[in-house]
Amino acid sequence: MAEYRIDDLARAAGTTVRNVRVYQDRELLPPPRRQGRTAIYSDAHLVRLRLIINMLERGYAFAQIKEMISAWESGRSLGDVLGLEEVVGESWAEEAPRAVTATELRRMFGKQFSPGNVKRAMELGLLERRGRGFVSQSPQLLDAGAELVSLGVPLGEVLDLAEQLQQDIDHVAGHLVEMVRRHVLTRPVPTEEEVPYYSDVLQRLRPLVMSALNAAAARSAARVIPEVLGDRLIEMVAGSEEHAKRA
DNA sequence: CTTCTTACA
DNA sequence: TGTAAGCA
Repeated sequence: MAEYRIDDLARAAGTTVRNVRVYQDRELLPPPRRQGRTAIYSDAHLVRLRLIINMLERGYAFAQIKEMISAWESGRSLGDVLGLEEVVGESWAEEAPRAVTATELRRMFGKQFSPGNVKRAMELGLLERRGRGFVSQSPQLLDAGAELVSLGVPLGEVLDLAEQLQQDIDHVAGHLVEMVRRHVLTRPVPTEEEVPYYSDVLQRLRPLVMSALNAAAARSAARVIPEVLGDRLIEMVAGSEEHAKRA
C-alpha cells in the first residue's frame, strides 16, 4: 500500500498541489492521515482524486461530485465488489477502430490470410471492408489474434475462440447489467430525486462492466494458466529463467 | 528544502 | 487556478 506526500499525490493524479488542497477543503477528498504537520495520502486518496478530476473534466460541479460520492458511500457494497472507483480514473473509452491494409493483414497472418478466414472474421464483426483495405473494430483483438497465430495457433481456431469468447462475454456482461437493473435501478421510472443517481449509474455502467470483466480476466489468467499447463512445466520454465539470468 | 495557511488576483 | 509571504 503506497503512501504519498501531497506533491507525490498531485503528480500521480496529474494535477497540482493547489488543487488537491482545494478538493480537500471542499471535502471531496477524505482527510489524509497526519504525520505531525504533513499529510500522508493512500492509494484510496489517489483513486478518489482521479475520480474527482475526471468528473470535473466532464463538467460536474463540486456539489454534484460531493453528492455522488456520498451516494456511493451509503450504498457501498456493490461498488466495492465491482471496483467501481478504480475504474473511473482510467480511460475506458471504447476502443477506436483501426484501418488495416490487406498487406498488413498478410504480414500478420501469412498464408492463413485467406478469403475464407476473412469472410469469417467479417461475419464475426471483427473486420469490415473499407475500400481496398479493412477496418478492425477491435485492434486489440486483432493484435492478440495475430500474436496467437504467430505463435503457431491456426487462424481458424483463433476465430473459433473469438466467437466463443464473444458469446461468453456477452453472457456474463448481460448477467452483470441485469443484476444492476434488479438491485440498483429498481424502478422502471425513477422519482425526480432519483434521476441524477440513475443517470450517473447508467453512465458508469460500461466502465463498470469493463472493470469487472478485466479484474475477473486477470484472476482467471493467473489461476488457469498453471492449471492447464501444469505446475511442472511452469517450474521448469521458471528454472530456465534463473539459468538465463546467471548467464 | 518541503509543507501548510492565508490571502490576493 | 496560480502565486506569494511567512511559518513550522
